[in-house]
Amino acid sequence: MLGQDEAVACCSPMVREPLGEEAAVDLAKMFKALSDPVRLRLLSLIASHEGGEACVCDLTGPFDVSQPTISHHLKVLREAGLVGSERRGTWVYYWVLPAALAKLSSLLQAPAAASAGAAR
Amino acid sequence: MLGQDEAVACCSPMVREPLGEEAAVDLAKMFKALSDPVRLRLLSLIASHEGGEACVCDLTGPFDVSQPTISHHLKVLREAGLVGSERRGTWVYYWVLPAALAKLSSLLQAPAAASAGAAR
DNA sequence: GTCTTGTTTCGACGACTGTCGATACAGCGA
DNA sequence: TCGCTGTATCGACAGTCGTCGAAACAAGAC
Repeated sequence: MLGQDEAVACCSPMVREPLGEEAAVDLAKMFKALSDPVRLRLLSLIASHEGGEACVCDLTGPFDVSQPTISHHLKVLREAGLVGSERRGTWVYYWVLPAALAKLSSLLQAPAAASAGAAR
Repeated sequence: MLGQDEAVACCSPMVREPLGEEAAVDLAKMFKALSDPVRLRLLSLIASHEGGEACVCDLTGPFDVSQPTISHHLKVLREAGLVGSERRGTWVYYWVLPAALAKLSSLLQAPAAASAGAAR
C-alpha cells in the first residue's frame, strides 16, 4: 500500500534507452487510461479537489455523460493504478496515486541536451 | 514549426487545477498516441538512436508486426505531434519532438505536497 | 527506360472502447 | 422494515483501432 516510493524512481526517461517489450505493454495500459478526455478531466478534478480526494457525487456534475459512464471511467483509472478508491458510508471517494503520475512523468522527461539540440 | 518553446511551459500540473474541456481533448489525443506498446517502443527507439533520429529501416527489425503496420504507427505518432519526419534520399528519418514530451511530462508532475499528503 | 529497394496508402477484418438505459447493490433514515 | 439516495454492473450498440496483404509511390542503380 505504502510502497509507492520505489515506483517513483523506477523509470529513467524513455529517450535514453529503448523500452523493453514488457515495460512497454505495462506503460501503454497507463497511457491508454489517460487517452480519453473525460478520464483526463476526472483525474485532474480529483487531484485538484480539496483534500486531494473527491466523492463520485462531486464528479458527475461537470460532465455531459451519464453516471454509469463516469463510473466506468473511474474503474478504468483505478484498474490502471492511477487512482485509489474507498467507500465511506454512503459515498465512494477517489484519490490520485501520485507515484503513478510521477512514474509516467519521469518516463517522458526529455533530456535538456536533446531539447536544446533540436533546433531544427 | 519553430514555436515549440512556449509549448514546454504551457502546462502546469493537472493536479493543481481542473483541466479545461478543450485542453483535455487535445491532450487525450497525445496520450492516445502513447497508448500502444509498439508506438511507445518506437518512440523510445527513435529517441535513443544515435543522433536522435532513426530511419524506418532501423525501426522495422525489432518488431513482430509487418512493415506497413510500423508505418501506420509512425504516422500516428507524427499526427500527434510527437515526432517529426523527413525524407532524405531513399530513406525517411524520424526524430522525437522534445517539447511535446516535455509538455506531457510537466502536466503529469505530481507536486511533492500532494505526494506527502496522500499518507493514508 | 527498367529493375530493385524503401516507404506509404488502401481496403478489409476482428477486436476493443465509449456510451447509454435498465438494473442491481450498499448504506442511511424514517 | 421500507423507501431513498449514491454507486456499480450488465447488455447492447455504434464507432474506433491494430493488423494484415496488396498495391502504389519514391528514389537510386543498372
